[in-house]
Amino acid sequence: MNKVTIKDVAKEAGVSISTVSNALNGTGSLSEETKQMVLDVANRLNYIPNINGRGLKTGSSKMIGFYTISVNGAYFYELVDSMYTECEKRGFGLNIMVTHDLNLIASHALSRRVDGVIIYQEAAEMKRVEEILRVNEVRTVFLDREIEDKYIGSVVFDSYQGGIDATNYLIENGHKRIGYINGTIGNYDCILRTKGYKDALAQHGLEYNPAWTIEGDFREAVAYKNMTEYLDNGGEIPDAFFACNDLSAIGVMRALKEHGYSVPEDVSVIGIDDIEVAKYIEPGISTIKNQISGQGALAVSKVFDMMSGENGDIKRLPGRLVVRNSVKNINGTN
Amino acid sequence: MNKVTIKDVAKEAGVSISTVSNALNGTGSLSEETKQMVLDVANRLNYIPNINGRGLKTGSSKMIGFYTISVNGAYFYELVDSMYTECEKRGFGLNIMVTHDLNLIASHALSRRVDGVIIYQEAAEMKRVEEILRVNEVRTVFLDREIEDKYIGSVVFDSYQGGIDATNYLIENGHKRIGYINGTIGNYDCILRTKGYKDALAQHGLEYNPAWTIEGDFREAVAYKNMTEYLDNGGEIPDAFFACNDLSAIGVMRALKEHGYSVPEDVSVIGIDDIEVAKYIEPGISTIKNQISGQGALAVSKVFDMMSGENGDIKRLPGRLVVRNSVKNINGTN
DNA sequence: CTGAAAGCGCTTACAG
DNA sequence: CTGAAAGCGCTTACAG
Repeated sequence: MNKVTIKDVAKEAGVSISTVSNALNGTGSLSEETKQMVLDVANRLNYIPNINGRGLKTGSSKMIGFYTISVNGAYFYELVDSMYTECEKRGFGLNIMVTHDLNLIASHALSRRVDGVIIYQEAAEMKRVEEILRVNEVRTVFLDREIEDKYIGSVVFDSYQGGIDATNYLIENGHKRIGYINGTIGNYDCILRTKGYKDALAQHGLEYNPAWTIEGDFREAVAYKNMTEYLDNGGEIPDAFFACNDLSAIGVMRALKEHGYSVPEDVSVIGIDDIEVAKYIEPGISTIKNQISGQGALAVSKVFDMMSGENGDIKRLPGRLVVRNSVKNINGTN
Repeated sequence: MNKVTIKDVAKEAGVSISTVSNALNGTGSLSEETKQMVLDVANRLNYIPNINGRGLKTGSSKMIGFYTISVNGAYFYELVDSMYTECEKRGFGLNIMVTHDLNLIASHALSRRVDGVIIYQEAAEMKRVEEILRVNEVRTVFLDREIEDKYIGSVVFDSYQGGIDATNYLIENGHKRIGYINGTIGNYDCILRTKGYKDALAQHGLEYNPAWTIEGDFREAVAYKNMTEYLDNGGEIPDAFFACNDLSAIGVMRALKEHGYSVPEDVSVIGIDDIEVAKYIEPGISTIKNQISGQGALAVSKVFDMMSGENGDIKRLPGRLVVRNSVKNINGTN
């Protein structure tokens, strides 16, 4: 390492390292002259401060950390973009760590490499880290689970309500026999959407028929494959399908089309998310918009609020119905 | 800060801090007994090492840093995903910093918060940082410009060849009057694609007609707006358009359709990128695929190669023609 | 207005 | 096998 340190700058400038430090940080009371001279030398030597040395003393980094691993493609950019915008407003940077190493989260936060933490990890072993963050009063927002503590909060999409809304929209349009494309079993959002679907049916006195549920895992290819098998095996076609997410909706629509069914003429389909392709595909997919950028922005601002002393809480963001052409109104048709 | 430090662990365990450090890192020669005892205490106290303290001494973090600001939506995830996979193979993590603060790059690298650096910043003031990275032998790969030095390299999409290939594909399909949708003026990729377009025309003795160039900036809405104006003003429709990127292709196709032109029956369109919607939209867009994930993976592996002593170089990744339905073969038609 | 000194939390020869 | 001590690069009272 031929790195130039504060010591080198001090020697070259003929002053003490305290003076260099003060000049660099605009602290202390230096003559304008000395300060400018030191700054010039630092610049000439291409001096770059070692942030580890600094961090050891100051304990703040003006950085928010986002720790993630399993982020669905299209979401990722929107999340990051909205978070960054929100951080920048406050003069903070955004540090995204893509890693499975949960210890890193605690380690970064406790070493004050980040002043606040946002987490999107579907890891079960999160408990220990959570406890450490809690004890150390690290301001933390979870995006993938609901927790509430003094300085820990959650900002999540209201998947239960999303399931209700999607199903209700089909019902309003006259559909009675409503099937379902499942997501990954055990997944938090999936569980809630499924519950919303069933509850909406029950509230309207409609039949929940397990035979009309097709398994999936949020991926287009899997939804396509399973729907193809379903049709090949002579599966019954209900009035409509509610797909756990848009990608699955796209998959089943492709399978239906290949088997000669027209959407929405023969069967309606609704999704959740409103991914970009939902509006480009033919027919455009009606869906419940998952407002990712709102989630990102809110998560960041909640972290800042907690840094100012506010308590943690759970925020459930409502989806918004986006009507396109994949659902047919069949009221009065039969 | 009620943080527990190595000192607390030492006191609680009744040993010296050296012993704790050695136990934690598996260094030195401790009795299995002491080691286990210390580990237990550390665990019980929820001890998390301060990585600033460590970093100050060791000078390695097993992290690759990706510094970016202007990343186009769909790309971002693919880039990050491929980079992460490549890092993980080597037991490294990926640290993404979204920031305008170029000094942070140098500062992270010189403080060894990251062992290697990948940069995607379209900033002009990059020069000074570049110089610092060079002098300090920081292994660096640029994704948005071509540089070659001992430990600095580039991995870029071959935009010039992309422009040639797209134009040639139109020519092979019998098109002679070929228009162009421009990207952001001054943009590196845009300049090269434009040059490829013109050179391909020249090589085939075809006319380059500036009247057939429509301005743009890579965004769909802008391409749509400009093409709409072009058509409203009675602009001439050539045989085909080569759009600087897929989003622009989508924009012009929408404008053309609204004005009663059918793609590819009345006019052909080709893009560059192969974004996800290119295959979902109607008609599917023929395009030159920009292999983002290859770029991410190659960038990371080049950083590692340079860490093993290899020199920097410039890699230009070729695109790949993806044929869909937006280009009509009109050979022998006239 | 400037500098000597202590200390942030860790690691690493080295002595015992 | 274990511990005392120096030092990584910085900041921050405090003395002068």
